[in-house]
Amino acid sequence: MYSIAMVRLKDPAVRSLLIERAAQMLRAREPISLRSLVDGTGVSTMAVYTYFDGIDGLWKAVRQEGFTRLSAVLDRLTPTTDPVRDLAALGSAYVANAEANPDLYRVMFDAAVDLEDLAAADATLHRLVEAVERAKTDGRFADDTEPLDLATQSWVIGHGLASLTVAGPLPREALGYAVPMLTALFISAGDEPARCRRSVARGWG
Amino acid sequence: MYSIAMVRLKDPAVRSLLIERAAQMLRAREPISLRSLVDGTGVSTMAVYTYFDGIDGLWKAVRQEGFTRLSAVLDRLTPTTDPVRDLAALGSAYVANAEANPDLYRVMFDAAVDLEDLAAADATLHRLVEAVERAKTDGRFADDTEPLDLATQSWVIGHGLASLTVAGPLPREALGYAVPMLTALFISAGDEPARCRRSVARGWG
DNA sequence: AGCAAACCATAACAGCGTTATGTATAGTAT
DNA sequence: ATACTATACATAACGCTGTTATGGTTTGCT
Repeated sequence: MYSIAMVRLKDPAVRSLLIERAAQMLRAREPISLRSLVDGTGVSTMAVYTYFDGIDGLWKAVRQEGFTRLSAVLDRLTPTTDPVRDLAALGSAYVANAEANPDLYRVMFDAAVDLEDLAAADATLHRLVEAVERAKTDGRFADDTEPLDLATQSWVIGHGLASLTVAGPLPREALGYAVPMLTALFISAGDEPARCRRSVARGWG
Repeated sequence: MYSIAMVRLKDPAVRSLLIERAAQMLRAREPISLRSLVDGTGVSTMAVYTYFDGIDGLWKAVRQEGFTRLSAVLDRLTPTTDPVRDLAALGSAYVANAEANPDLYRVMFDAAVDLEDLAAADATLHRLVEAVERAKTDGRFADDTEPLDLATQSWVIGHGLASLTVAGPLPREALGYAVPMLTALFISAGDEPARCRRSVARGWG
Protein backbone atom coordinates (compact mmCIF):
# COMPACT_ATOMS: atom_id res chain seq x y z
CA MET A 1 0.00 0.00 0.00
CA TYR A 2 1.44 3.30 -1.05
CA SER A 3 1.20 6.33 1.17
CA ILE A 4 -1.35 9.01 0.36
CA ALA A 5 1.20 11.69 -0.40
CA MET A 6 2.92 9.38 -2.80
CA VAL A 7 4.63 10.96 -5.75
CA ARG A 8 4.84 9.17 -9.02
CA LEU A 9 7.08 10.77 -11.58
CA LYS A 10 8.83 9.77 -14.74
CA ASP A 11 12.47 8.81 -14.54
CA PRO A 12 14.27 12.02 -15.47
CA ALA A 13 12.11 14.10 -13.15
CA VAL A 14 13.03 12.04 -10.11
CA ARG A 15 16.67 12.17 -11.10
CA SER A 16 16.62 15.94 -11.39
CA LEU A 17 14.62 16.33 -8.21
CA LEU A 18 17.14 14.39 -6.16
CA ILE A 19 20.17 16.07 -7.70
CA GLU A 20 18.57 19.47 -7.23
CA ARG A 21 17.75 18.70 -3.62
CA ALA A 22 21.28 17.48 -2.98
CA ALA A 23 22.68 20.69 -4.45
CA GLN A 24 20.28 22.69 -2.28
CA MET A 25 21.28 20.85 0.89
CA LEU A 26 24.91 21.31 -0.06
CA ARG A 27 24.35 25.06 -0.37
CA ALA A 28 22.48 25.10 2.97
CA ARG A 29 25.37 23.14 4.47
CA GLU A 30 22.98 20.44 5.74
CA PRO A 31 24.60 17.04 6.18
CA ILE A 32 23.46 14.78 3.35
CA SER A 33 22.51 11.19 4.01
CA LEU A 34 20.39 8.80 2.02
CA ARG A 35 17.50 9.30 4.43
CA SER A 36 17.83 13.03 4.92
CA LEU A 37 17.96 13.43 1.16
CA VAL A 38 14.66 11.72 0.45
CA ASP A 39 12.83 12.95 3.55
CA GLY A 40 9.87 15.08 2.52
CA THR A 41 10.23 14.36 -1.17
CA GLY A 42 7.77 11.48 -1.27
CA VAL A 43 10.32 9.18 -2.84
CA SER A 44 11.84 6.33 -0.90
CA THR A 45 15.48 5.61 -0.25
CA MET A 46 15.30 2.92 -2.89
CA ALA A 47 14.84 5.55 -5.59
CA VAL A 48 18.45 6.51 -5.07
CA TYR A 49 19.37 2.94 -5.96
CA THR A 50 17.02 2.87 -8.95
CA TYR A 51 18.39 6.06 -10.44
CA PHE A 52 21.94 6.33 -9.12
CA ASP A 53 22.89 2.85 -7.99
CA GLY A 54 23.64 4.04 -4.47
CA ILE A 55 24.95 7.10 -2.72
CA ASP A 56 28.25 7.10 -4.59
CA GLY A 57 26.35 7.34 -7.86
CA LEU A 58 24.36 10.23 -6.43
CA TRP A 59 27.57 12.08 -5.59
CA LYS A 60 28.85 11.37 -9.06
CA ALA A 61 25.68 12.87 -10.52
CA VAL A 62 26.04 15.92 -8.27
CA ARG A 63 29.63 16.28 -9.41
CA GLN A 64 28.53 16.27 -13.02
CA GLU A 65 25.75 18.72 -12.26
CA GLY A 66 28.41 21.01 -10.81
CA PHE A 67 30.43 20.84 -14.01
CA THR A 68 27.30 21.37 -16.08
CA ARG A 69 26.45 24.52 -14.14
CA LEU A 70 30.01 25.74 -14.43
CA SER A 71 29.83 25.19 -18.18
CA ALA A 72 26.58 27.16 -18.31
CA VAL A 73 28.18 30.05 -16.44
CA LEU A 74 31.17 30.08 -18.77
CA ASP A 75 28.92 29.82 -21.84
CA ARG A 76 27.11 32.95 -20.77
CA LEU A 77 30.28 34.91 -21.47
CA THR A 78 30.27 36.22 -25.04
CA PRO A 79 33.66 36.57 -26.67
CA THR A 80 34.90 40.11 -27.26
CA THR A 81 37.47 41.31 -29.75
CA ASP A 82 40.14 40.87 -27.07
CA PRO A 83 40.78 37.15 -26.50
CA VAL A 84 43.21 37.76 -23.63
CA ARG A 85 40.50 39.75 -21.88
CA ASP A 86 38.18 36.79 -22.55
CA LEU A 87 40.68 34.43 -20.92
CA ALA A 88 40.75 36.58 -17.81
CA ALA A 89 36.94 36.78 -17.85
CA LEU A 90 36.77 32.99 -17.94
CA GLY A 91 39.09 32.82 -14.95
CA SER A 92 37.03 35.40 -13.11
CA ALA A 93 33.79 33.53 -13.75
CA TYR A 94 35.45 30.29 -12.69
CA VAL A 95 36.53 31.49 -9.27
CA ALA A 96 33.31 33.48 -8.77
CA ASN A 97 31.34 30.28 -9.36
CA ALA A 98 33.50 28.42 -6.87
CA GLU A 99 33.04 31.20 -4.33
CA ALA A 100 29.27 31.19 -4.81
CA ASN A 101 28.97 27.42 -4.42
CA PRO A 102 31.91 26.40 -2.22
CA ASP A 103 30.54 23.05 -1.09
CA LEU A 104 29.57 22.03 -4.59
CA TYR A 105 33.03 23.03 -5.78
CA ARG A 106 34.57 20.84 -3.13
CA VAL A 107 32.45 17.85 -4.11
CA MET A 108 33.47 18.33 -7.74
CA PHE A 109 37.12 17.80 -6.92
CA ASP A 110 37.26 15.78 -3.71
CA ALA A 111 36.57 12.32 -5.10
CA ALA A 112 38.54 9.78 -7.00
CA VAL A 113 38.24 10.62 -10.66
CA ASP A 114 36.43 8.36 -13.09
CA LEU A 115 36.02 8.65 -16.83
CA GLU A 116 32.79 10.62 -16.77
CA ASP A 117 34.25 13.18 -14.37
CA LEU A 118 37.22 13.47 -16.68
CA ALA A 119 34.98 14.23 -19.64
CA ALA A 120 33.12 16.92 -17.68
CA ALA A 121 36.34 18.56 -16.55
CA ASP A 122 37.62 18.36 -20.09
CA ALA A 123 34.63 20.27 -21.43
CA THR A 124 35.40 23.08 -19.02
CA LEU A 125 39.03 23.12 -20.05
CA HIS A 126 38.05 23.19 -23.70
CA ARG A 127 36.64 26.70 -23.38
CA LEU A 128 40.02 27.92 -22.21
CA VAL A 129 41.75 26.14 -25.06
CA GLU A 130 39.51 27.89 -27.59
CA ALA A 131 40.24 31.29 -26.07
CA VAL A 132 43.98 30.62 -26.20
CA GLU A 133 43.64 29.61 -29.85
CA ARG A 134 41.84 32.84 -30.67
CA ALA A 135 44.55 34.81 -28.89
CA LYS A 136 47.17 32.99 -30.91
CA THR A 137 45.34 33.75 -34.15
CA ASP A 138 45.32 37.40 -33.15
CA GLY A 139 49.07 37.29 -32.68
CA ARG A 140 48.94 37.87 -28.94
CA PHE A 141 50.87 34.72 -28.05
CA ALA A 142 54.06 33.28 -29.49
CA ASP A 143 53.66 30.85 -32.39
CA ASP A 144 55.11 27.97 -30.42
CA THR A 145 52.47 28.38 -27.69
CA GLU A 146 50.68 25.10 -27.17
CA PRO A 147 47.02 26.07 -26.52
CA LEU A 148 46.31 23.06 -24.30
CA ASP A 149 49.41 23.74 -22.20
CA LEU A 150 48.61 27.39 -21.62
CA ALA A 151 44.94 26.65 -20.98
CA THR A 152 45.84 24.01 -18.43
CA GLN A 153 48.22 26.38 -16.68
CA SER A 154 45.46 29.00 -16.47
CA TRP A 155 43.22 26.36 -14.95
CA VAL A 156 45.88 25.43 -12.41
CA ILE A 157 45.96 29.05 -11.26
CA GLY A 158 42.16 29.25 -11.05
CA HIS A 159 41.83 25.97 -9.23
CA GLY A 160 44.74 26.64 -6.91
CA LEU A 161 43.17 29.90 -5.83
CA ALA A 162 39.65 28.53 -5.61
CA SER A 163 40.77 25.49 -3.67
CA LEU A 164 42.90 27.39 -1.15
CA THR A 165 40.27 30.07 -0.53
CA VAL A 166 36.83 28.47 -0.65
CA ALA A 167 37.94 25.29 1.11
CA GLY A 168 41.28 26.19 2.55
CA PRO A 169 43.49 28.46 4.61
CA LEU A 170 43.69 31.53 2.37
CA PRO A 171 41.33 34.49 2.90
CA ARG A 172 38.84 35.50 0.24
CA GLU A 173 40.94 38.46 -0.84
CA ALA A 174 43.60 36.06 -2.12
CA LEU A 175 41.39 35.50 -5.16
CA GLY A 176 42.74 38.83 -6.37
CA TYR A 177 46.11 37.17 -6.97
CA ALA A 178 44.55 35.81 -10.13
CA VAL A 179 45.19 39.13 -11.87
CA PRO A 180 48.99 39.31 -11.45
CA MET A 181 49.33 35.55 -11.88
CA LEU A 182 47.39 35.34 -15.13
CA THR A 183 49.16 38.45 -16.37
CA ALA A 184 52.56 36.91 -15.66
CA LEU A 185 51.52 33.71 -17.43
CA PHE A 186 50.18 35.45 -20.54
CA ILE A 187 53.21 37.73 -20.79
CA SER A 188 55.44 34.67 -20.61
CA ALA A 189 53.44 33.26 -23.52
CA GLY A 190 54.42 36.28 -25.59
CA ASP A 191 51.77 38.92 -24.98
CA GLU A 192 52.94 42.55 -24.85
CA PRO A 193 53.14 43.46 -21.12
CA ALA A 194 51.25 46.77 -20.98
CA ARG A 195 48.51 45.55 -23.28
CA CYS A 196 48.27 42.29 -21.34
CA ARG A 197 47.78 44.10 -18.05
CA ARG A 198 44.93 46.14 -19.55
CA SER A 199 43.28 43.06 -21.05
CA VAL A 200 43.42 41.04 -17.85
CA ALA A 201 42.18 43.93 -15.72
CA ARG A 202 39.22 44.42 -18.04
CA GLY A 203 38.40 40.75 -18.26
CA TRP A 204 38.57 40.39 -14.49
CA GLY A 205 36.47 43.38 -13.55
CA MET B 1 38.97 -7.17 33.97
CA TYR B 2 41.67 -6.27 31.45
CA SER B 3 42.60 -8.71 28.72
CA ILE B 4 45.85 -10.65 28.96
CA ALA B 5 47.44 -8.97 25.95
CA MET B 6 46.70 -5.61 27.46
CA VAL B 7 49.00 -2.76 26.54
CA ARG B 8 49.66 0.04 28.91
CA LEU B 9 51.57 2.94 27.49
CA LYS B 10 52.25 6.51 28.41
CA ASP B 11 50.16 9.20 26.76
CA PRO B 12 52.45 10.42 23.94
CA ALA B 13 53.25 6.89 22.85
CA VAL B 14 49.62 5.99 22.30
CA ARG B 15 49.05 9.25 20.46
CA SER B 16 51.97 8.65 18.12
CA LEU B 17 51.04 5.03 17.65
CA LEU B 18 47.53 5.88 16.50
CA ILE B 19 48.60 8.74 14.25
CA GLU B 20 51.34 6.60 12.74
CA ARG B 21 48.91 3.77 12.12
CA ALA B 22 46.40 6.15 10.52
CA ALA B 23 49.11 7.49 8.22
CA GLN B 24 50.09 3.91 7.37
CA MET B 25 46.52 2.90 6.55
CA LEU B 26 46.16 6.05 4.50
CA ARG B 27 49.23 5.10 2.48
CA ALA B 28 47.94 1.54 2.09
CA ARG B 29 44.59 2.99 0.98
CA GLU B 30 42.74 0.99 3.63
CA PRO B 31 39.46 2.52 4.73
CA ILE B 32 39.92 4.03 8.17
CA SER B 33 37.26 3.64 10.83
CA LEU B 34 37.48 3.92 14.57
CA ARG B 35 37.37 0.15 14.91
CA SER B 36 39.66 -0.71 12.03
CA LEU B 37 42.17 1.81 13.35
CA VAL B 38 42.51 0.25 16.78
CA ASP B 39 42.19 -3.38 15.67
CA GLY B 40 45.36 -5.25 16.51
CA THR B 41 46.93 -2.40 18.43
CA GLY B 42 45.78 -3.55 21.85
CA VAL B 43 44.15 -0.22 22.58
CA SER B 44 40.40 0.15 22.64
CA THR B 45 38.25 2.52 20.65
CA MET B 46 37.93 4.67 23.75
CA ALA B 47 41.59 5.58 23.50
CA VAL B 48 40.73 7.65 20.45
CA TYR B 49 38.38 9.64 22.67
CA THR B 50 40.92 9.93 25.46
CA TYR B 51 43.65 11.28 23.21
CA PHE B 52 41.82 12.91 20.32
CA ASP B 53 38.29 13.54 21.54
CA GLY B 54 36.80 11.51 18.73
CA ILE B 55 37.47 10.67 15.12
CA ASP B 56 37.44 14.31 13.98
CA GLY B 57 40.24 15.06 16.42
CA LEU B 58 42.16 12.11 15.04
CA TRP B 59 41.87 13.49 11.53
CA LYS B 60 42.98 16.86 12.76
CA ALA B 61 46.05 15.26 14.32
CA VAL B 62 46.77 13.41 11.07
CA ARG B 63 46.45 16.67 9.19
CA GLN B 64 48.98 18.29 11.48
CA GLU B 65 51.28 15.30 11.15
CA GLY B 66 51.10 15.81 7.39
CA PHE B 67 52.17 19.42 7.74
CA THR B 68 54.91 18.43 10.16
CA ARG B 69 56.31 15.91 7.68
CA LEU B 70 56.10 18.43 4.89
CA SER B 71 58.01 20.90 7.03
CA ALA B 72 60.66 18.28 7.71
CA VAL B 73 61.03 17.63 3.98
CA LEU B 74 61.39 21.34 3.22
CA ASP B 75 63.83 21.81 6.09
CA ARG B 76 66.09 19.19 4.60
CA LEU B 77 66.79 21.56 1.71
CA THR B 78 69.86 23.66 2.41
CA PRO B 79 69.88 27.13 0.87
CA THR B 80 72.33 27.71 -1.96
CA THR B 81 73.74 30.98 -3.19
CA ASP B 82 70.87 31.20 -5.68
CA PRO B 83 67.62 32.02 -3.82
CA VAL B 84 65.47 31.72 -6.96
CA ARG B 85 66.85 28.25 -7.43
CA ASP B 86 65.94 27.58 -3.78
CA LEU B 87 62.38 28.76 -4.41
CA ALA B 88 62.06 26.30 -7.27
CA ALA B 89 63.57 23.57 -5.11
CA LEU B 90 60.96 24.24 -2.43
CA GLY B 91 58.22 23.95 -5.04
CA SER B 92 59.73 20.73 -6.35
CA ALA B 93 59.92 19.20 -2.88
CA TYR B 94 56.37 20.32 -2.17
CA VAL B 95 54.81 18.57 -5.15
CA ALA B 96 57.09 15.55 -4.76
CA ASN B 97 55.87 15.15 -1.20
CA ALA B 98 52.26 15.40 -2.36
CA GLU B 99 52.91 12.84 -5.07
CA ALA B 100 54.55 10.44 -2.60
CA ASN B 101 51.70 10.69 -0.08
CA PRO B 102 48.63 11.55 -2.13
CA ASP B 103 46.04 10.45 0.42
CA LEU B 104 47.74 12.31 3.24
CA TYR B 105 47.93 15.38 1.03
CA ARG B 106 44.20 15.15 0.39
CA VAL B 107 43.41 14.87 4.08
CA MET B 108 45.57 17.92 4.78
CA PHE B 109 43.38 20.11 2.60
CA ASP B 110 39.97 18.45 2.42
CA ALA B 111 38.54 19.59 5.75
CA ALA B 112 37.15 22.76 7.13
CA VAL B 113 40.05 24.82 8.38
CA ASP B 114 40.52 25.60 12.02
CA LEU B 115 43.12 27.73 13.77
CA GLU B 116 45.64 24.96 14.35
CA ASP B 117 45.52 23.94 10.72
CA LEU B 118 46.06 27.55 9.79
CA ALA B 119 49.18 27.76 11.91
CA ALA B 120 50.60 24.59 10.37
CA ALA B 121 49.94 25.82 6.84
CA ASP B 122 51.47 29.16 7.77
CA ALA B 123 54.71 27.53 8.90
CA THR B 124 54.98 25.92 5.48
CA LEU B 125 54.35 29.21 3.75
CA HIS B 126 56.93 30.93 5.89
CA ARG B 127 59.75 29.01 4.26
CA LEU B 128 58.72 30.43 0.90
CA VAL B 129 58.53 33.93 2.32
CA GLU B 130 62.10 33.65 3.61
CA ALA B 131 63.37 32.50 0.23
CA VAL B 132 61.62 35.41 -1.49
CA GLU B 133 63.20 37.80 1.00
CA ARG B 134 66.65 36.43 0.29
CA ALA B 135 66.04 36.78 -3.44
CA LYS B 136 65.00 40.39 -2.88
CA THR B 137 68.14 41.08 -0.87
CA ASP B 138 70.16 39.67 -3.76
CA GLY B 139 68.44 42.07 -6.12
CA ARG B 140 66.68 39.36 -8.08
CA PHE B 141 63.20 40.78 -7.53
CA ALA B 142 61.88 44.32 -7.82
CA ASP B 143 62.02 46.45 -4.69
CA ASP B 144 58.23 46.73 -4.48
CA THR B 145 57.87 42.94 -4.39
CA GLU B 146 55.84 41.94 -1.36
CA PRO B 147 57.46 38.68 -0.11
CA LEU B 148 54.23 37.29 1.33
CA ASP B 149 52.35 37.98 -1.90
CA LEU B 150 54.91 36.30 -4.13
CA ALA B 151 55.31 33.39 -1.72
CA THR B 152 51.57 32.85 -1.64
CA GLN B 153 51.39 32.93 -5.41
CA SER B 154 54.12 30.29 -5.60
CA TRP B 155 52.14 28.19 -3.17
CA VAL B 156 48.99 28.57 -5.29
CA ILE B 157 50.87 27.15 -8.26
CA GLY B 158 52.24 24.25 -6.21
CA HIS B 159 48.92 23.44 -4.62
CA GLY B 160 46.97 23.84 -7.84
CA LEU B 161 49.25 21.37 -9.57
CA ALA B 162 49.38 18.96 -6.65
CA SER B 163 45.64 19.05 -6.16
CA LEU B 164 44.75 18.54 -9.81
CA THR B 165 47.25 15.71 -10.31
CA VAL B 166 47.40 13.63 -7.15
CA ALA B 167 43.65 13.84 -6.47
CA GLY B 168 42.26 15.16 -9.69
CA PRO B 169 41.86 14.88 -13.43
CA LEU B 170 45.34 15.94 -14.61
CA PRO B 171 47.99 13.31 -15.44
CA ARG B 172 51.21 13.11 -13.44
CA GLU B 173 53.20 14.76 -16.20
CA ALA B 174 51.30 17.98 -15.59
CA LEU B 175 53.52 18.53 -12.56
CA GLY B 176 56.13 19.66 -15.06
CA TYR B 177 54.09 22.79 -15.68
CA ALA B 178 55.57 24.06 -12.44
CA VAL B 179 58.75 25.03 -14.27
CA PRO B 180 57.26 27.45 -16.84
CA MET B 181 54.69 28.72 -14.34
CA LEU B 182 57.18 29.54 -11.60
CA THR B 183 59.51 31.02 -14.19
CA ALA B 184 56.76 33.29 -15.49
CA LEU B 185 55.91 34.35 -11.95
CA PHE B 186 59.48 35.13 -10.94
CA ILE B 187 60.17 37.02 -14.15
CA SER B 188 57.08 39.11 -13.51
CA ALA B 189 58.54 39.89 -10.08
CA GLY B 190 61.59 41.37 -11.79
CA ASP B 191 64.08 38.54 -12.25
CA GLU B 192 66.15 38.58 -15.41
CA PRO B 193 64.51 36.03 -17.81
CA ALA B 194 67.47 33.95 -18.94
CA ARG B 195 68.96 33.77 -15.48
CA CYS B 196 65.55 32.94 -14.01
CA ARG B 197 65.05 30.04 -16.39
CA ARG B 198 68.42 28.59 -15.40
CA SER B 199 67.71 29.01 -11.69
CA VAL B 200 64.30 27.37 -11.84
CA ALA B 201 65.54 24.50 -13.98
CA ARG B 202 68.35 23.81 -11.50
CA GLY B 203 66.11 24.10 -8.48
CA TRP B 204 63.57 21.78 -9.99
CA GLY B 205 65.91 19.00 -11.17
C1' DA C 1 -7.11 -9.04 -21.03
C1' DG C 2 -3.02 -11.04 -19.69
C1' DC C 3 1.77 -11.07 -18.87
C1' DA C 4 6.44 -9.39 -17.90
C1' DA C 5 9.18 -5.96 -16.41
C1' DA C 6 10.08 -1.97 -13.81
C1' DC C 7 9.23 0.48 -9.63
C1' DC C 8 9.68 1.15 -4.94
C1' DA C 9 7.66 0.82 0.18
C1' DT C 10 8.99 -1.75 4.01
C1' DA C 11 11.96 -4.03 6.81
C1' DA C 12 16.20 -6.12 8.23
C1' DC C 13 21.41 -5.95 8.43
C1' DA C 14 26.13 -4.86 9.27
C1' DG C 15 28.98 -1.18 10.15
C1' DC C 16 29.76 3.48 11.70
C1' DG C 17 30.85 7.25 15.50
C1' DT C 18 29.44 8.20 19.96
C1' DT C 19 27.85 7.83 24.79
C1' DA C 20 27.18 5.43 29.20
C1' DT C 21 28.68 2.57 32.79
C1' DG C 22 31.62 0.49 35.79
C1' DT C 23 36.16 -1.31 37.00
C1' DA C 24 41.16 -1.19 37.29
C1' DT C 25 45.13 1.70 37.67
C1' DA C 26 48.17 5.88 39.05
C1' DG C 27 49.17 9.53 41.68
C1' DT C 28 48.66 12.21 45.93
C1' DA C 29 47.61 13.40 50.47
C1' DT C 30 47.15 11.70 54.91
C1' DA D 1 51.07 2.14 54.60
C1' DT D 2 46.25 3.74 53.71
C1' DA D 3 42.61 6.14 51.81
C1' DC D 4 41.10 9.06 48.30
C1' DT D 5 40.62 10.97 43.62
C1' DA D 6 41.26 11.37 38.99
C1' DT D 7 42.56 9.08 34.93
C1' DA D 8 42.42 5.17 31.60
C1' DC D 9 39.72 2.22 29.22
C1' DA D 10 37.04 -2.50 28.43
C1' DT D 11 32.43 -3.50 27.49
C1' DA D 12 28.07 -2.74 25.90
C1' DA D 13 24.34 -0.18 24.06
C1' DC D 14 22.40 3.62 21.06
C1' DG D 15 21.14 5.96 16.96
C1' DC D 16 22.76 6.70 12.75
C1' DT D 17 24.69 5.29 8.12
C1' DG D 18 24.58 2.79 3.31
C1' DT D 19 23.05 -1.47 1.52
C1' DT D 20 20.36 -5.70 0.49
C1' DA D 21 16.14 -8.65 0.50
C1' DT D 22 11.42 -9.22 -0.07
C1' DG D 23 7.14 -8.66 -1.96
C1' DG D 24 3.31 -5.91 -3.49
C1' DT D 25 2.01 -2.29 -6.96
C1' DT D 26 2.00 -0.14 -11.25
C1' DT D 27 3.14 0.27 -16.04
C1' DG D 28 3.60 -0.95 -20.81
C1' DC D 29 3.60 -4.35 -24.31
C1' DT D 30 1.29 -8.11 -26.76
